[in-house]
Amino acid sequence: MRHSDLPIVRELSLFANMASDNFEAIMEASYLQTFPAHVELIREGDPADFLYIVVEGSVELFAKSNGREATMGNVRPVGAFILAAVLKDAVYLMSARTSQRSKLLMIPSQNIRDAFEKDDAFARSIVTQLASSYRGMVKEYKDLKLRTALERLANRLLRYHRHQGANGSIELHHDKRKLASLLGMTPENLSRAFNTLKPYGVQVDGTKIHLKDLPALESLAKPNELIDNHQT
Amino acid sequence: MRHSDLPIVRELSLFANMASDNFEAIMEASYLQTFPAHVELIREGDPADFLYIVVEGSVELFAKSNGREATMGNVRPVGAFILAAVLKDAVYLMSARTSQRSKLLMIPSQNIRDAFEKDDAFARSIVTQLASSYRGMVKEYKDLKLRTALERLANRLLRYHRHQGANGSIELHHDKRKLASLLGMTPENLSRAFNTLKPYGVQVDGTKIHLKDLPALESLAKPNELIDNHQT
DNA sequence: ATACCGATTTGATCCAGATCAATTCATTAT
DNA sequence: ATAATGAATTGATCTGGATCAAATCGGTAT
Repeated sequence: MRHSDLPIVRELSLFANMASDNFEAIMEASYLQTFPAHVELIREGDPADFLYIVVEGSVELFAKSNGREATMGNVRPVGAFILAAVLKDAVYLMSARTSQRSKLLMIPSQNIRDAFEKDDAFARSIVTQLASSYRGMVKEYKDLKLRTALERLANRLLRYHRHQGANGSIELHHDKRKLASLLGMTPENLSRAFNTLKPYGVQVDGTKIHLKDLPALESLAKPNELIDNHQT
Repeated sequence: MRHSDLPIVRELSLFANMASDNFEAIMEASYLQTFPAHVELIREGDPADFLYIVVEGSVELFAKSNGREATMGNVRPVGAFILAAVLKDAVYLMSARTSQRSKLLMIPSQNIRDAFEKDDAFARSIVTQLASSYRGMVKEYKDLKLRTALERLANRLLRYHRHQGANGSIELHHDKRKLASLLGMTPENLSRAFNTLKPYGVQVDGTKIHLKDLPALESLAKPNELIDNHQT
């Protein structure tokens, strides 16, 4: 892969503590590719051949069962996805597709597993990453199980707001159809939920959202540190 | 702790590859305690002081938000819980209570983190354990997001059936109230769902359940390897 | 055996959110 | 600019599952 892209990957906490020669070896074996929007990258059930790192763009994780489909999450730079499947040498539990033109680093999973055996620092970094992913998934599960659709939307908006500088406006990184699926509701219902939030100072303008009355929105959302704080 | 209980803990995949002296040191610092039923062991939001191992009995994991409460899972011998919180030195995301009289091994989390730093084999075992836990949580999330309550019940029954020898009868290890919460439904609805499953050969007798027509139940449940198989 | 207490079931009703249908809006291609 | 296509919204209706209320069951303590 191109040398110019190494630093941004190297700074990923996953690789930060890896021995240099192991890191070089892994990068040597990897592919840096740019994909157009809406390309299916992996399909659930397939064996985990690569670990993916999103260097630029945005990737949607989703899953199907019976006829239904649900968005499971969203990966933005610089983030890895399907690490657990790679480590367990198992099949993917989720599918992935680009939601915009994206630059991805594909690392053959065998190389990851080799480095995991060889490099103690890497093995430990993986633990941290996995523990965070696990706790993130627990939070999503609690969100879905303990809240109504309206509460989920309100809290999601507050979360985006925090992550985007808390300056009163939010930019949605995906279309509303996908936001609805992410929140576990239909697009129609999301639209109505936005209307319900109007009296709480939520102004929607396409993919840009303004929060004019945070206290009101928060009193409705009742955010919970143990669900909404995805740092800890 | 008592020496006689060591082997069963030692055989846990988490500790199987740990260096002997590290294992001894950890066990030295740990407490083996028996708790009565319905005792709250940990509370979400509290700092993770101990890693818990269920040696005998059964522990329920649950979470609250606003006024609502949901069962998150169930830990039976020999299994560990809240490993991720311990490793990250963070607060618990879930509470835990005994659902019956239970013998638990409590390992101070600092000892776990020390061993993690010191013992490479242990660090790697933790990765495997965490990856499995993560994938288990993904499966629960898919189950909840992609299925109706009736489908969740049907598939849960089939899963228990498989785990209990697939001989046509199931023993529920918890009361129906808890099963309902685990499945994300109310007790009333669970009762009605069992009625709906009668034509599919599901006979309920208290905490014992008989499956008389597996093909019928399966055709309703449409089990999915990527949701219901919690081995892989 | 009897009284008691919680778990479970059953019945009636309600409501959040889904579905179906139609319209409007926004973006892209011509 | 105009047509075409898909996203988003709005309206009408339906339904899975929740809630509220009451009855029944089962195990425990007296």
